[in-house]
Amino acid sequence: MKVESVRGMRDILPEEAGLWQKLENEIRSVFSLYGYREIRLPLLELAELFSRTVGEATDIVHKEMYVFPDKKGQMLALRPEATASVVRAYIEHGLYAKGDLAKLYYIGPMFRYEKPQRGRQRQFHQYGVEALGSLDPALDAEVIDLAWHLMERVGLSREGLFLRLNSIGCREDRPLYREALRSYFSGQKEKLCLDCQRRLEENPLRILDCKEPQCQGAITGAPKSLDYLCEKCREHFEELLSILRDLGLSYELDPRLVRGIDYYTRTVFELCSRELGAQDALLGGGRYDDLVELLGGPPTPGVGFAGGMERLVLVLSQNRPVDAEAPDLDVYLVPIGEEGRRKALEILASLRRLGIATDLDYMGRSLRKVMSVAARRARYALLLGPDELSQGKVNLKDLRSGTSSTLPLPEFLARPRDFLS
RNA sequence: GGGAGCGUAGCUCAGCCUGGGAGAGCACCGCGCUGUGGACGCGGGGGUCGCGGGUUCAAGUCCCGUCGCUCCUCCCA
Repeated sequence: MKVESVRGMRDILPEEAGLWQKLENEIRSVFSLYGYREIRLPLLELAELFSRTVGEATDIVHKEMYVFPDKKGQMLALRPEATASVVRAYIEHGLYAKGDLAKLYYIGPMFRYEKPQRGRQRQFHQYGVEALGSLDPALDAEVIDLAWHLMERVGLSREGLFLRLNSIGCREDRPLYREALRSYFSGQKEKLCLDCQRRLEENPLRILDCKEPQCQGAITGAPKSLDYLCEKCREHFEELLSILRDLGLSYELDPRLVRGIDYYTRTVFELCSRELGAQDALLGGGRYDDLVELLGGPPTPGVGFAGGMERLVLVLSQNRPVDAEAPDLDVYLVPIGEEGRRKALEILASLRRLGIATDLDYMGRSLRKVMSVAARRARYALLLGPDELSQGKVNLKDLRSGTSSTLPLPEFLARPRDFLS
């Protein structure tokens, strides 16, 4: 057996995990700030859940989804995204019956079988929100405001970000627009790449975000979805834009933004970084007003977004180099001699019970070595030598300033915080 | 899915072109200093040279294959 991880799977080691924990905490706290509550979902679902919602013809389902039979032959999938699961849970547990807007968030691993590269693994991590139950454009605006706020909160500047925005209309508009695209692109079929010639039949919307140079000419003059919106959808979008302006959130209308998932309706958006290359989207989302009904629930509109943790970590560590690791311990015990060590084990257990992060050397290192480890790991060293111990005292050394003081052990153990800053 | 580059010590990498000693820096351990860290000096441990095959008297070095990572493209988070 080869001792190595599976392709596309990655270990996040303690040094990096610190940043992940910080980010996850920020994300959770901003989500709560907006009234979203966590939902924890299974990583495994029926494969059909995704093929029906995300779309059979999408890249995600068609070539990137991990699908396999379980022992009974049932087709299961490792989730490639979480919105479908959220909606499944929403219907399964009758959350709509509460008659209120359901504001939910999640954070966790997703799986897509892709060619791995930096910032894109086969197991990756997404955080996201979903608000189910309202068609109010103010809710679209809230979700977008949340996205901006979150990015700023984790340390990205407004100037380094931009919002791509579009509306692709409702299920009444879509066939009209689709036909418009189909007839437009049919006229110049020979100019399109092979993929796009196929897309022309399957889903002409997808031609719009094709990056092939040869397709660009044709795409530039393509009909825009905004010109095919019904009255209601147009009003919805106008209202959203107006609220965004009131909130001072800038946007760039991008008629080519269609996104890679079939369930979207009306509003679609991506919040992107100016500092990333081709993979510049930090998070993306939009409305999915037909999704609940599609899965057998009552007609219920929804809006949300999902962002990638890996990409966020990438941008953040790109900006500022990983700051020198601060000592994670309050106290490092430095016993001297056998007697000191016995005593150290007792003190260790006591301090930990008092909530003081404490550790000691288990490697049999020399005193100087233990001191150097102490300096790296902790703010204070507590030296336990026979001389002091015989008088019931210990020596506390501040490893930052280098000053030390001798103090009675019972007094220190009674209120250790009085001696630690 | 298509194209390119790179895999040598825990880490960063040199060595490969022009085949013959497996190396440097950092990290780690010990000693100078057996009761006190960050400096310095001296010494030490650690490598299936990604893996498999081929060429050769001889392969880290040349050839083929394979796996992995990285970059571009694609896709998207």
